[in-house]
Amino acid sequence: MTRPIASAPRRTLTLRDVSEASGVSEMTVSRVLRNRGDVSDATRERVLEAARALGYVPNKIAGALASQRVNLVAVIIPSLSNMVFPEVMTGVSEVLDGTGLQPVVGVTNYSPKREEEVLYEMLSWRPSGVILAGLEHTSAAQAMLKNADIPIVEIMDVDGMAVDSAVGISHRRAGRQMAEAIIAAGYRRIGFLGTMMPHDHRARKRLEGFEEALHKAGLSLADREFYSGGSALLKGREMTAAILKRSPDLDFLYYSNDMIGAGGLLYCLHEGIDVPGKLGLAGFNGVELLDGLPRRLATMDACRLQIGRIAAEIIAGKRQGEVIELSPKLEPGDTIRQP
Amino acid sequence: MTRPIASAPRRTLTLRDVSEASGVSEMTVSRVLRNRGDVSDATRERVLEAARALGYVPNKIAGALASQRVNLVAVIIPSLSNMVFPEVMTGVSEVLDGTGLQPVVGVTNYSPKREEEVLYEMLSWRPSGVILAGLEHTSAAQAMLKNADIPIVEIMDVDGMAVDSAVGISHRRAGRQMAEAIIAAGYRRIGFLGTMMPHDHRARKRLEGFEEALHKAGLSLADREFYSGGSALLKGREMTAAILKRSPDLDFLYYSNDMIGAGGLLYCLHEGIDVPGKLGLAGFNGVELLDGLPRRLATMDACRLQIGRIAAEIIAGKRQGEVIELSPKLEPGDTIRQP
DNA sequence: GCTTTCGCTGTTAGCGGTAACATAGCCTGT
DNA sequence: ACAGGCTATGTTACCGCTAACAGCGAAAGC
Repeated sequence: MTRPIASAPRRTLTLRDVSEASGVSEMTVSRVLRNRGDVSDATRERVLEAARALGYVPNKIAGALASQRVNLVAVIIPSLSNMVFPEVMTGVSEVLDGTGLQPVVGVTNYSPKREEEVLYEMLSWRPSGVILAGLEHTSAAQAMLKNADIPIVEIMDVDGMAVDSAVGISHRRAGRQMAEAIIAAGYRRIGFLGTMMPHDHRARKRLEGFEEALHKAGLSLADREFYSGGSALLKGREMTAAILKRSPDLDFLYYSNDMIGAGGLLYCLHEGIDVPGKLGLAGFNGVELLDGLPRRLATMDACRLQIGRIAAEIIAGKRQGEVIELSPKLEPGDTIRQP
Repeated sequence: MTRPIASAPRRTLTLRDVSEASGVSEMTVSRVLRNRGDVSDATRERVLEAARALGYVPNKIAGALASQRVNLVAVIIPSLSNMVFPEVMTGVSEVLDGTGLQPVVGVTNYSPKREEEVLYEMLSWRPSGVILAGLEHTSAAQAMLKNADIPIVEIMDVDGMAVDSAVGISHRRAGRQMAEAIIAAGYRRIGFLGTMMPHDHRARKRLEGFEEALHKAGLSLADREFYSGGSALLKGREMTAAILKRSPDLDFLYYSNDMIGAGGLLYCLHEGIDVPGKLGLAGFNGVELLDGLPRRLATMDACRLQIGRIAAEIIAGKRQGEVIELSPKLEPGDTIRQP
């Protein structure tokens, strides 16, 4: 089958076509199609029938321009491929579904410049609201957000200044809490394994909080290992091998995310290392994948679903905005020994 | 910080504001901002400066209406959370990035009705093209696609009739090939584990192709097990336990996707089952995650990245359309014994 | 010197809808 | 019987931008 057969060299259909086909004014057609205002049942039927027969699809561009209303919500996130943002999206969609609002996703690949571009592009469509990850943006992006005059929700993080509303957890606190739990369990020679991405501020803040708590207890990180790119599971495995080779006396490994943590866990089990007796492990995010592992990795749920839901509720006007801090739950699993 | 401080109860900025601020006509401003037509360097500078100072963001709604051109490409996919579509998106974005075109993602959750709604919504924004997964759609959706008069690319699958262009693999053939490889390796008591989703046509076609090849060899599926929802990795583990308990004499397990296959693999390794000697395993998709497993699961790469790239090239007009069938590569890994 | 060309800028008329108001019947109460 | 109020529909004037064309001064051609 080929494209424009052009059996009829038709222009694209407009309200006028439907109005002519059904013998009423364009305005009446418009009313019928939007379910707005009183229209008699007879007319409504006639119009709907004509629209269906013609295969008319309204032009929202014209509609939005005339009504100054756009049912789009811009959602700007760093990545789709790490299992964390898809779950946020699920929460957003769940809430938006009933409201007539539609999420539109933009991806930045953790690049502030790219974020700025995506934001500009999206704002130029005059969405009804913006949901975007993180509190760190280029100053141009900040300015655009402030000027936009629509609800803005910055998600995932609350450690910093919000432009408007924010929903998330404190990653610094999450890092601290994890460190405290590890120390309480008696571990002392602690290594960190994480990403090298300069713009993953949340991972950075977790590490900062983690080290802060270590210092408070008179400890410090015994070793650290970074990676970028590639299969996170594999990297977790490789990094774990590397750090244990370099520092065989480590008794705990804190991973900046569950995926590399899972890789590390698989490695340790394969090597027959005594987990959590001789070596403890913990990750971050609470991804579903962990349920399927041979042993439950300790982690901290980042409340992703709930963050998505709340952000959407704010945009939809179902809830007051401002900064909302959620409390991540520590899930000790089976890779931290019980104190 | 709160929302509409309304220090100036400003309307949103328009071309007119920029034109007044820079002392030229709106048309000239428009030309400068779009880099279209001749404008003197002096004027260009002045206009850009004014636009920057005001924080002007063009209104694409008005622009699109006037120019009858929209730089959006609708991408409609069943799910974000299964590692397969994010990779397609990567391919799409890669190619579109240079072209001024922008992907807009819609998610259907494998519901044809939802797909129809999402399509309707997206077409009402008059995108420059549509990329959508699969060849099966409601008849209303089919009609809309045919009427849209823009390039349509159906991706992932080529077993069926395309509305316009299609890029993908033959899942039937993929299923057949896998069956042939399994039979060639000497396995005879073969079980299947898969999803129960009624609308995952590609999984269905793989199974059909698989069974067809079995029958041709005088064999048939010895047992089968289905699941829906939940952590795929965990389900893979549970289903494997269940099917092996019910049919302990199986010598091969074919999984409809890599995630449950990985769960099955982990289960078998943990149980000390001789893989691939006593029991062979294979999945489908070629997801990156497999790289991190203790043993390489046999799989078949679904060419996701390439599918995304080619689809985008067709939309961008960089490549002729029509049906393009890619050949998935069998990756035997370490879970099929070598014949 | 006078037309021709060219580079730059302005004017006009929509794009396809919708808000707001206008209007034409018809019913209702008194 | 007639004001007043409904209901169902039509009319008008944009929304903010761009295509197409018009205009104008300066450089170029003869």
